[in-house]
Amino acid sequence: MSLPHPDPDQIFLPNVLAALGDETRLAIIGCLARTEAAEGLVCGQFAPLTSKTNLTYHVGKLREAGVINVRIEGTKRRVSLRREDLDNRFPGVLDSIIATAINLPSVETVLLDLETQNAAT
Amino acid sequence: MSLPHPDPDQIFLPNVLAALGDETRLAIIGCLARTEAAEGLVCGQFAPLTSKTNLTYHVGKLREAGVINVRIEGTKRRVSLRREDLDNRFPGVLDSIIATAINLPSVETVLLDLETQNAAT
DNA sequence: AGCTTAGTTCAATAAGTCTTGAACATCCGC
DNA sequence: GCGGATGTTCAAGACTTATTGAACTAAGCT
Repeated sequence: MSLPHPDPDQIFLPNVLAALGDETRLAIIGCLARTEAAEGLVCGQFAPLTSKTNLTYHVGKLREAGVINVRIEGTKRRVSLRREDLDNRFPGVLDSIIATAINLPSVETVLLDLETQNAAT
Repeated sequence: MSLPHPDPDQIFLPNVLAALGDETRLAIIGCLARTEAAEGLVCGQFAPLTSKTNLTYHVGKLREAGVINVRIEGTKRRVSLRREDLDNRFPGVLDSIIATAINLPSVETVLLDLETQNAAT
């Protein structure tokens, strides 16, 4: 039981760029980039961005393009950036995009939500 | 008589990435990146990539996203990369993408065609 | 076992993308 | 001014994308 991910050599630039050429998905990777002290995030944490159904869709797109890794953890899905794979294949691309993505307003919203949850714990 | 281009501060990352998330358009910017000794190329030179009509479409997309500049020269349209504008706004993004784009097979085809034309001159 | 939490699947819909051919406009050289 | 070269516009078609709600599965708690 694990989700299909492209091998590193099956990650193609047009697909990666198309996957990142969307506000919602750019926000997702912005969030991931700003929290990668811990091992990624769980889909639910992106809730402020859009509906649950739609998140499944966008996370699927990113996974199929090879931008993120999704690991099943019980009922949850732990999402992390495929930094190494991407940087090997397209050096600098992800990093330079992240530099902008981490400053998106929607990313702030998600991160504020995370802090609120942490405070409540 | 000149075509509409977005101001530098109206160039947005999702639009740029969406514009570059396509084989044909990635090939176009690959060609531009490999010939920017002279001042850009003319639409007709991209002919090996696809039909004339379709080129108008793709060049329009790149222009509207702020990736290229299109200057009218008589009946021709001279196309060039907006390197400076893009690099100011999203440092490293264009360069890192170009590094891959210049090696696309379709770019080779276009460049071989250019040499043949030059030889015939 | 029953309830809750987390996410998926499905079908539908609205909107956008890519591609094409036919007809058109515009400039340039002769 | 005519003819060729360069590109545009338009309408149509096939396809893809983004979004949604309802119904579902699967794991974890108590």
